[in-house]
Amino acid sequence: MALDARRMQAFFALKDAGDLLQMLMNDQLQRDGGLSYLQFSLLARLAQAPDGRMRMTDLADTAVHSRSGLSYQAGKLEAAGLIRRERGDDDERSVTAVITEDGRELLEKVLPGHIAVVEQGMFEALDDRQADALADALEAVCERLRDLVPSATERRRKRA
Amino acid sequence: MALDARRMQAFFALKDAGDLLQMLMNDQLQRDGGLSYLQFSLLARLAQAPDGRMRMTDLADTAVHSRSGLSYQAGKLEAAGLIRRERGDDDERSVTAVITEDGRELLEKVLPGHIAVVEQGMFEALDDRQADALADALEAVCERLRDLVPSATERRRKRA
DNA sequence: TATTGTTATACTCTATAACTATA
DNA sequence: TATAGTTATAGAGTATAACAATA
Repeated sequence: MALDARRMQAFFALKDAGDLLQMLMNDQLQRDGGLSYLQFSLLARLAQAPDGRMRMTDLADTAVHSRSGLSYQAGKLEAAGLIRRERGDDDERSVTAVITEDGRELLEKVLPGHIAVVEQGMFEALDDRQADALADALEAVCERLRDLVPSATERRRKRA
Repeated sequence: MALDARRMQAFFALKDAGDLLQMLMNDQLQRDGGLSYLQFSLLARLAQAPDGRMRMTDLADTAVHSRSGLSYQAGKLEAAGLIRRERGDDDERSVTAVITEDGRELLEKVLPGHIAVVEQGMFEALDDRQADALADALEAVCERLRDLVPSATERRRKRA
């Protein structure tokens, strides 16, 4: 097979794997906690941040495509009592999203099933050496892509 | 780092890489040919099938989540003259989607830019050995996931 | 009675731009 | 004047279920 064709196939495998995993996750997360995958990933990002807090803009830049999309999702998470929003101390314009105790509890509740899906769907097909290689390569790719893809903030600036 | 944490990170890298690549693709495909990524992938799947033809059900099972979703997209592609739909010969219920000459031309037109995005976003970050390992691992994962995730047809049967 | 494909309906999500408030 | 965040609007896409036609 030509090199290009093999690489294109790897790309399609990456896309398909991500999409198929998301379908499994959506089912599992909905069943175990009434969460969409996007909502789960927002909660997970907050939970691992220092003190469970992040500025809305920073959260939008790492997680979601537009700020309005984040406001929409944050509204749903806040209505469900899983996060709350606080005005920033230093900069009165900014808003900080904070995961609540309920949010952490729900995350704990859905996490085992989530990990099981990742294990079964992604890693049972690989031996340890392959799994390591996959993790290394994906992280390198991801880092490169983050430099390449303009953040929500940069996109907004460009429009203006 | 615990094994679980490292694996979860690999999973998030997979999801993020796929999402970031899709953002780049959507821009490029829209610019070069007015196509969404989903429409492009449907055309690409048809183009590589024998005679450029595939039954709607088979196409739905490999590409898209629900049959109605495929009908919707096929309607747009047909209106743009990129595919046409024919009644099946053997089974009068079935419909076969066929890529048109215009469809193949458009695919040729957007493909160089598409390959360039994959090269720059995905493979420039990797050496040849890493790229091979990534391709192998992703294909193993993908194959496993295809067994695990119920197809559109199976989902429909389950509901009934 | 089961299956193929389409469609009607309702819903979720997204993005753009307009807006408010602060820097 | 620029930035942070929200919101109003409008559009794209999705899924479910109901449907018609064929097996």
